[in-house]
Amino acid sequence: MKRMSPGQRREAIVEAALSVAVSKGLASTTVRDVAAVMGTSSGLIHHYFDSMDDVLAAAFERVARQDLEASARQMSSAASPAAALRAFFTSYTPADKDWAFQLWLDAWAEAARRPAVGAVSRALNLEWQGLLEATIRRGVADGSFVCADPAGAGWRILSLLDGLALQVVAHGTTLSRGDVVAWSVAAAEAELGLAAGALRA
Amino acid sequence: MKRMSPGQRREAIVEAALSVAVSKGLASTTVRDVAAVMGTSSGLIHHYFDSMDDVLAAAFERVARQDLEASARQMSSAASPAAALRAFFTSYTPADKDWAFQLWLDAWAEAARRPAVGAVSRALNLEWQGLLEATIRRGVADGSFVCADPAGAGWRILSLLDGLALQVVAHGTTLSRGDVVAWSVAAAEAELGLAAGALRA
DNA sequence: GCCGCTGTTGGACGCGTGCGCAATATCGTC
DNA sequence: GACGATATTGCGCACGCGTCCAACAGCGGC
Repeated sequence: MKRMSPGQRREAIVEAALSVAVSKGLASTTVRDVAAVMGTSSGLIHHYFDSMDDVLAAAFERVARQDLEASARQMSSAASPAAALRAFFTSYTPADKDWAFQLWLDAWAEAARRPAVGAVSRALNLEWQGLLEATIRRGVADGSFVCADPAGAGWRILSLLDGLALQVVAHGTTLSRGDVVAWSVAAAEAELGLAAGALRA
Repeated sequence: MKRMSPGQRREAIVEAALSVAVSKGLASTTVRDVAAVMGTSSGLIHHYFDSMDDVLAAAFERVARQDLEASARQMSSAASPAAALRAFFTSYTPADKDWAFQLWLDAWAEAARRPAVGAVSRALNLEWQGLLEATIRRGVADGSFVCADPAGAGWRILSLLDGLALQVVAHGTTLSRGDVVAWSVAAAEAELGLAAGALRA
């Protein structure tokens, strides 16, 4: 295949790995699959990455970080902490993004056995919680929220959302998509001393 | 190896598969691994199971159903709905059972790609929710709980617990084990109109 | 004590796996 | 237009995979 600059090629590998991971799952994405998508040899991948673990970690980080940053951007341009939270819920649960959440399921399961994937997954979860915590602190500071434990509240809101979304993505229709958002929003309102409906989109 | 009755052998296969799954993960448990643990040939496994998917599903169901039934038993022998919930929280989060929860992570991730595993995981999650819902309904009926939506409350309590436990098991120390239980208990108290501390063990 | 049933063997089959390395092709530079 | 650097190839290595099946062995019933 065409010769590329190291930067471009690395990017191409990550992108190809991602497309395979989305359709076959993180765990069963192979060097040969990735090479086939790029139309190159498999040896090339090892020229840029030490191991498959690193490739998978980079691929997962790419989607996950993109989503995180998209949410962070929308939240930071919101007029108030409450508006930022509304933006958070909207951007965290798009119906057409189940494949991205399935990648999270894969990453959580693999975290124990693939060090690089585990490190990325852990770091990104911490950043999501940090995003919520910072927003809550801002709301407490300007008097719009009442919350004694912003850090814990961040974890609770994020984890409830993850736990509910997990049911939708892994098991299909045990829960409705609408319930997931509505229940998480309601939990957030309760956490922050807001009136019911205050965070509804 | 010694000849066994079909029932015994099936049981032995499931048990062996489980021991492998615990140490290597559900997804990378292989026919040969299982046979090696039993000290038999690998062909034997296909004499009893149509596919590896079925073996893994049976192995996962074994632990998961055992835990479910242990909890159900303790909850049903509790003196009151509140005591039943206390029993639930105690039995759901034993510190020495991370390996069982890791199996849940594996199952959720594999659910999309291994039909038999997916079916078991879905069914068992529904049963856990059902257990909580039934307990809540009992509490509402005898006046000890106030809850307008027992089914939803069951899902929310279960999912918060799963989402928080996930962080502990997949990522090590992002959260403390104590927080997971304490926060879930507090959420349940709020759901059911109880005073803070009413469900604490 | 023999026989038939069936639990069990052990390996063949066709693939797929991550990884590594010598050889080659293609680039930017002079 | 030649040269050196390096991106890329193509394949080998040593395994591991699920599945299948003809042959064997040990048990219960006669």
